[in-house]
Amino acid sequence: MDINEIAKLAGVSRATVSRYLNDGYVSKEKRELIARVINETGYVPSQQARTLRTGKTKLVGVIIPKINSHSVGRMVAGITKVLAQNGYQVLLANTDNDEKVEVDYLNLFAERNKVDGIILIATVFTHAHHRAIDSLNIPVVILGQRLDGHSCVYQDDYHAVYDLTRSILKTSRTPGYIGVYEKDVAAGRERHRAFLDACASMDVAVSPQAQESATFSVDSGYLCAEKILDAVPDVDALVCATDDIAFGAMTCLREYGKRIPEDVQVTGVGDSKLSKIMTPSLTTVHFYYLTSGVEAAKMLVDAMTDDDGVPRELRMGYEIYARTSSR
Amino acid sequence: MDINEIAKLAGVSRATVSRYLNDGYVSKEKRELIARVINETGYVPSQQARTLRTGKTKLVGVIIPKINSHSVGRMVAGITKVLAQNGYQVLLANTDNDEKVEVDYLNLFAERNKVDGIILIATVFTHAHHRAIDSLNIPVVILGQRLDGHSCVYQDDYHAVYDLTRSILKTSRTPGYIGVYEKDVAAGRERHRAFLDACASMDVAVSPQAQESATFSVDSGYLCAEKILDAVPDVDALVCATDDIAFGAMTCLREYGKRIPEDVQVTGVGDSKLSKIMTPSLTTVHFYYLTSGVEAAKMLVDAMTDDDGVPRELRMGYEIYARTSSR
DNA sequence: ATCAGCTATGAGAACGGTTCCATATTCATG
DNA sequence: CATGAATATGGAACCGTTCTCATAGCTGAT
Repeated sequence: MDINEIAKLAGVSRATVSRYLNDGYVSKEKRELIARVINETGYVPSQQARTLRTGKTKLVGVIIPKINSHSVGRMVAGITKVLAQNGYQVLLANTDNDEKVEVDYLNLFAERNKVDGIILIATVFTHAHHRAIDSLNIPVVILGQRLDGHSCVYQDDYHAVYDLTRSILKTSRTPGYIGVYEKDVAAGRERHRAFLDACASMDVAVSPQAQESATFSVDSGYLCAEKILDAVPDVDALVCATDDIAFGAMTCLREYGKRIPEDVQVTGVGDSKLSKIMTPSLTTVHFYYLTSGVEAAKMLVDAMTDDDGVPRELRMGYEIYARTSSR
Repeated sequence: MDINEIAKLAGVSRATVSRYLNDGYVSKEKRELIARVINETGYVPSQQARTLRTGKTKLVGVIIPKINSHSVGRMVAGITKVLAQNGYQVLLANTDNDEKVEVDYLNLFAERNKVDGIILIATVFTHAHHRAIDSLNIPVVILGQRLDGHSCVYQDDYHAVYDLTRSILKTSRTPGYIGVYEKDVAAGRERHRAFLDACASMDVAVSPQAQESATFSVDSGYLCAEKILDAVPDVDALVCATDDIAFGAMTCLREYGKRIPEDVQVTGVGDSKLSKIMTPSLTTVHFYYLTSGVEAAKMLVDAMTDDDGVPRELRMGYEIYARTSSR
């Protein structure tokens, strides 16, 4: 059941059927004729033949660091929704936080035009990343990080943590900070910078011993909290770069006999499902992950349909959820 | 840079280059000649042209109910790993728990052979599902549910909950159960049946009022626990079909002044990240989700390479993690 | 009446591979 | 020495579209 068959049944040439399916320039009579035949036969054009001819695959590559993550899950949900609406399918590439694999996929997708566009949910940028992204000949949207010269959608990490820290400082004067490595600009550097700026803005000095760097895990949050408690026993607040780190810190504080929030306030970032359920529930930042996925996908669809080559930047809003781990 | 170019540079016909890329039947000299040219030029055959001719897309459709889920995330991680190793890419279809969308994708994937195979992470089977699956002309592997006549990989929900319940009954005599709808055979019917069988095996009677049906959410776990507490105030254990339900139940129990596990033991299923962190930590069942994804993918790859049409069934093992929400 | 410009259509060449078929060469075998 | 397999190779058809180009009919202006 191919286009020739349809053409024969409708008594027209296959060029006309093709035009019917695409542009137009088909007289009303023929149009109706073809429509009826297609309807009767249930004909669906072969995407593969189309792809070979046009070079368009109707596929979008989505590169993610870790599928099993609250934020990534939400983003991908938003992405798939929008792309499906626009007739695109999602080719998923899970890199398991391996930077090398990330670059590999970037190249794999670009090579031979396997996909029409790429959404990269980013954490860090190495030289290899820059090279790979720059040499791409298809549109790409970076999600979760800002990257000069490229379209991107990202969270307002700085202002979120800035606001959060300032609200904490209303009742705390000896805050500590547990962050993640600064290679991750959004979650690492920006959040840390925001914390320090907020402290400075309220004339609160923070000793280096009250600042630790964790990985993204609960356990490392525990260990970092322990270090800070040992070095700065009178710490009365812990601003954490992620919810998971905050959970680890809370467990540690409890074991040190500290009451939350009476003795030590704790905050996270991300509004994970867990944060609402914990006791005490965690004061945290809610980011619009799903919406950011939606916006990134829209941005990519626009770029794929008519690429003016102009990069756009979209910074998402946020909300601070004050719960019972702060006062 | 196409196959003609390579053929010209190597001084052979493009048929020979094609053979070099696929079967063989190329003399050693030509083989080396072609190899060198390909190496120098960095030529990569067009998958699209290949697809048009052979009908093989090297794509696998993975249909998932909800990307933002611990178990699904782990399964997909396992799937992508194996498929990538075998040269396949994953086309992700997120259905957001919409049965209709699930069937739509099943048909979409099958129609026009967009993919070489399908992995369906299943929750329920409607008539439409059966019809769609049966009319598939490509291999399919069901993950998470058993389906007669089709290859599938699934968790041993029955024995897991059976064992778990019996261990609870060592110290409880008035257990309650909070499940999910029985349309979901694995998580709904099997787990419930296991609970009842385990109770019967230890001569424990369970009143209907001590059994409630929740959705998969924390909140509904709370509500169901409340109902049971009202109807059966002396309930001394709550076996829950999922971890999330158990979290909701725990919150409710606390608000009713019940101590966990002294007054009421609580168990979940799934070993979510949360379950380890909660206080008290949750006694639950650990399923090998990642491995089940790996196995499903292997099964599918086998079926795609040489389909003998014989369906296989793989039931995964499990482990019970006894934590502090039980005694 | 002629010609430019528009609409509508079909023929046929791509797109970039795979694969069937024919043919040529080599080599062992009766 | 003739025959038949096995090994290597090239020619050409084919997969199912899109798209350029040529052409034909029609309208309205000069």
